[in-house]
Amino acid sequence: MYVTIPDPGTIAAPLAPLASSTPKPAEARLRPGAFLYYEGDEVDWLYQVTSGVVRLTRLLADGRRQVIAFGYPGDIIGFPADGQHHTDCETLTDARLQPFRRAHLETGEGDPVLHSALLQAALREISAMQDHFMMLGRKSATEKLASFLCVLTDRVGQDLGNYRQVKLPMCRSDIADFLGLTTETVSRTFTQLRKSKIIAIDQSHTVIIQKPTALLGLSLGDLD
Amino acid sequence: MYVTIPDPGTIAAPLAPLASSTPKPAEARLRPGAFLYYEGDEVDWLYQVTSGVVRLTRLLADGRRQVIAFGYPGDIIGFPADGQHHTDCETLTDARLQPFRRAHLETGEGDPVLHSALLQAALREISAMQDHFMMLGRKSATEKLASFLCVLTDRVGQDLGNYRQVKLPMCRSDIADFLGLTTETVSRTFTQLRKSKIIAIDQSHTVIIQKPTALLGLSLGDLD
DNA sequence: CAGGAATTGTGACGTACATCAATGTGTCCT
DNA sequence: AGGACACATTGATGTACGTCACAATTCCTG
Repeated sequence: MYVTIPDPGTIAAPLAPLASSTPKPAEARLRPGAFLYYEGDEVDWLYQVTSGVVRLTRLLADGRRQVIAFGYPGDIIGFPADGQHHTDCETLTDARLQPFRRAHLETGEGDPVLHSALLQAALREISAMQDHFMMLGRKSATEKLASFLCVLTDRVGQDLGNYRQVKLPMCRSDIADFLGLTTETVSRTFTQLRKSKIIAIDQSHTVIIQKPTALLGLSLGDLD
Repeated sequence: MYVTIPDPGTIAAPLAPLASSTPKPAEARLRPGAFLYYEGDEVDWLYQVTSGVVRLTRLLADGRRQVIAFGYPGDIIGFPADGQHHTDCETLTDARLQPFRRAHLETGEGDPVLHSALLQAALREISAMQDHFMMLGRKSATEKLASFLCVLTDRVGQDLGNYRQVKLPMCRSDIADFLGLTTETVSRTFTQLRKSKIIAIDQSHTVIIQKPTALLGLSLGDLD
């Protein structure tokens, strides 16, 4: 999950498990805070998140951290480069993950449908990351957070009569490290959105979108 | 070409043309300033840059621009997502490009070696983009520019006795839009590096690295 | 339900980078 | 060669966001 301008074609894509004629290995079930893999690990499996949320991070020597992506149901995670993982992957909630052998991506291994689905997921990932570049490089704190909330709501939000609601399983510093901000700035930007009645917040981790149009406007750069 | 911490395995990879048993379409030759494709165009071909440099950009509605990557010899550009290009591609110099049919990536089309080479290029692209996230989100102007110069020098620099030298075919605003800065900041950071004798600049577009170790240190965050 | 730790929010203040405005420098063109 | 045009540099000033310090919630555990 990257923060991109909402695009019905990809963002709201149905979360059907990848088509495959191959018998699947058993789904993995993980508790919150479990690590699925670490940066530098050999890649043996890719995973499709089937439920829950995971977090992909990369660290700098001095401790600075970048959250690369959040993995939501439907997302494929664990693409190898030179055979290795290049991020850490930790679960934020209870999660279930469907593993796929790396060979299905790299050699096809007798299942062209699965091979093609994994390849397409990799290509969509490249495009989504390009959107995220624009965000990290060129957007203000308000635009970043508004974009984040819009995309998340489109993907996993629930309708609430006039309003929409979205649960945030990640903490403020995860959001900050994803958007290239500090927790303080994320917090302040949340209260700013709250004070202008665009959102309401329930117990820090539930956001009610009271003015979806205004929020979308902010995400696109309509003067704050 | 993304700005990453130099990694001998990938950065300095040999620029041999992709192995293929398939007869190749003729190489394309382009003059500086030519557009290879635009965002939204249907993808029919991928390209390997064989000489010259190209620039991939994405635009925001209000004109803000992000340079996604520079394409140097050896790089594969034009990966599709949902069949479309998601950046503009313009040449910065005279350039030659080897086209490969999109089907070679997506279906294999009878050339598994080429298919696999294109797939591996896509996977390395994902990893390189993750590095670039760290840079856009978490590095200072000095760290960004130092990283940029280090990576460029490692890939396409030439030895000059004790020093190393690198030619920059892109203008300051291209560098700025790649690093998420303004041209003024890029310019100021260049002169700061120049005044501390870490680099020297010849006619704006040639950089001589006088203290490679110091530059590498700055790129990694050793206090400026 | 109480107490304490972790997370989140707020305030005061500093600064890195943006912005706005000239000025310099190289390049092209007749 | 000379003028002009784009690009790069420099300077003065502004501001969005970071930093540091602490207060308020939330959440966790017994």
